[in-house]
Amino acid sequence: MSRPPRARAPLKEAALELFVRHGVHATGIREIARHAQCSEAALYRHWPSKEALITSLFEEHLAEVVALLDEAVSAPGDLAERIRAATTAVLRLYDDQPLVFRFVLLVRYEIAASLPDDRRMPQDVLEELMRAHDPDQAVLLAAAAMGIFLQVAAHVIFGRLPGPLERYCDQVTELVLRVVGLPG
Amino acid sequence: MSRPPRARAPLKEAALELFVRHGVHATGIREIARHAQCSEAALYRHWPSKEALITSLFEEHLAEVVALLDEAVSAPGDLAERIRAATTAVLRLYDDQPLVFRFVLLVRYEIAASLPDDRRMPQDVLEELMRAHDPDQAVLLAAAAMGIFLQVAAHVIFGRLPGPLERYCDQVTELVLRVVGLPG
Amino acid sequence: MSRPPRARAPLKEAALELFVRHGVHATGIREIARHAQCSEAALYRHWPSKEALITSLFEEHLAEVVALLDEAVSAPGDLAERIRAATTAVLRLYDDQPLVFRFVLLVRYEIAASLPDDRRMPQDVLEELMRAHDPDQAVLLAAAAMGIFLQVAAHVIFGRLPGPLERYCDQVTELVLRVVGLPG
Amino acid sequence: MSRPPRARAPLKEAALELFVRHGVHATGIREIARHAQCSEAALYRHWPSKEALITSLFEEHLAEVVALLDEAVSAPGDLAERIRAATTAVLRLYDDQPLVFRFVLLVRYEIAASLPDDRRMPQDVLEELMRAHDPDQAVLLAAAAMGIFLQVAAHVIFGRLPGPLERYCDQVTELVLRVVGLPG
DNA sequence: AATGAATGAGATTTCATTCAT
DNA sequence: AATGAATGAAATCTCATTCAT
Repeated sequence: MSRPPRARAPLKEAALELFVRHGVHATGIREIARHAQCSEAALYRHWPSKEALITSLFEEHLAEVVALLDEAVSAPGDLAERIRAATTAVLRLYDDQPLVFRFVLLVRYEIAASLPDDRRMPQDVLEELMRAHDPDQAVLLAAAAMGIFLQVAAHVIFGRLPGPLERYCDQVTELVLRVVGLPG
Repeated sequence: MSRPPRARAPLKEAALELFVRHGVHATGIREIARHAQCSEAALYRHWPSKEALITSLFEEHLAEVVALLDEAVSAPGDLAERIRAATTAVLRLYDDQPLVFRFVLLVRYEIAASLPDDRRMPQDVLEELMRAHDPDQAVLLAAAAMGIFLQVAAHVIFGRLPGPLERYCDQVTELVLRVVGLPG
Repeated sequence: MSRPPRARAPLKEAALELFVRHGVHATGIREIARHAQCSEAALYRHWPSKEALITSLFEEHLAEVVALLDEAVSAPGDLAERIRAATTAVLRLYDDQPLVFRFVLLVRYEIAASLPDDRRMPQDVLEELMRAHDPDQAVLLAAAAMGIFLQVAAHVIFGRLPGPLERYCDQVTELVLRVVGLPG
Repeated sequence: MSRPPRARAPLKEAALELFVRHGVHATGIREIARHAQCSEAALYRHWPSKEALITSLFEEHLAEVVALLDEAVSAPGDLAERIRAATTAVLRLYDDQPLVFRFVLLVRYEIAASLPDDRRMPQDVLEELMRAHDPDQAVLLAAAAMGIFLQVAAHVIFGRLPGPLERYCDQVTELVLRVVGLPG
């Protein structure tokens, strides 16, 4: 029998942190391996290339976000309550797992081209939510809601707004409700 | 009167296009020079480093956006009219110079850290606009407005929504007005 | 009585095929193991190193050729008949085991340096055969005969001449006989 | 203006020598650059890859050999004299430029696959020479002649026969003439 | 006995940048 | 002024091999 993998998890953690801290391209294999306390070659046993590591990290964490949103919007209640649940879920994600949130935020545009078209994205969840309310503008409303989430989060990340994000739950929820046309 | 340098403009155009197409880090000096039909060394006559080129491109176009917004929000009229003007200006900018817009979208997070803190940003214009209306929430409202702009633009760029962007002028304006609490 | 190792033969076959197809250096342990459907470490149970595997493959087949030639040249008959027998044996061997031949052709120069000086080579058999006939030129005649074999075989392998090799038995025998000065 | 290339010729010389001495695959870019007294990166200004360097060296030197043979076989005289001229040319090449000869000899099989099919090879020159004499067997006779050349040269290279190669001119010529059926 | 994990050394190649003409 | 040549450093990745289970 062979020994269990020992380097895989540390490599993922190190990569996530360094990618977020210094950027995907500014982070080298060497640095990741050093932080994970293993050899550079170990990485290539688990992922065929650096890009594959980035993509797999992204997909994994994106799936987390999608699952989180799916759960939130499928909670009982009317549209307003679901929007509140989605807002809360997203904002909490940043507070709980800031690395995951920032990673997804940072690399999404770079990754975009290499993702399959049918990949389920956070946008899709919001669009489905909005579609029941206003089918004609669902895409636009979902985009607006997502834009509000992300930009507020970006403000907190870059220090324009004080954290934690969760403190803006009520306010952001209210903004999204207004966008949708359901002011409190 | 020295004649203007010949290589500068082609280098900027080539850089912008390649940065947007392949990413900032994936684009090398060599490739930029080849597209601009000049030597690699020529680039160093005009900018001291690749990073300086990136930053200067970014700052230049940022200044353009800021100027555009400044002009829009200083137009006569009430808040709603100013918001409409700002929306129109931003969306038109993308349609007129999609490369510029995409470039700013792509590199803003990477660049952010290296910009001086007192740099006037598009956010600042929007915040000033909002401050007159609702001082307590100005930052948040400006963030929401900006988020809506950017996300809708991103949707068009990545094909989730059909272009051109300007066609969403009325809808986006309406969404921002709702966010601000001034529904049509 | 220990049962024979299971992985040895598949490893040899896989190595031979891949060495011939992609070259000795371009073929990695990993690829060999994958083709042989066993682990990389298994190879090291049977040979102490990759180089040992190459050498053993080479020596094994060299021994086969030598034995074949030895048998052929010790058959009853005069020189012409022995030359015919040797020719037939060599050409048939290559028809039967084209991979082996190509392998020998590819690596012989690289291997040459690492073989012991007293290693009995096909050349030696031919030289002994020739020595009885023309002691002064034995080495040269043997070289010429071997050169004819190898080059004709190479032509077949690389498609300059249609196969199978055996069809050239009479012609090649005649050529070698002429070289030796015993034209039919 | 730019400076003239300084590293190109030394790189070619170093590569040729090291490829012949240690083998193509056992010779690294680093070693080549060190022998040429320039940086490793300099190589990539002149050839896009190591393989391209190998191929270009091969093609260049192969063209030399072909030109040499072409000149030899186009000399005035009957077939026997042309064969003598070709033999002399080939054997002298080894004595004059042993590196070129050995390089072509060593890498030809590794290179074979990547060469265009219509590439003119030494074989072709000999075949044309033989075709006038015996059209039916031209390919076979040319192969035999080439095999004799190469194997005798290989014997000298590996010390089975004492050098220089030119001393075997008469003997080798005689052998080839016998093969062709024109014994002295 | 046999495996997948892990590794250190080294491979080739690319980078932004400087040099020499 | 402008170029192609050259470079040191670093990048990603592969290698044959050994380890631990």
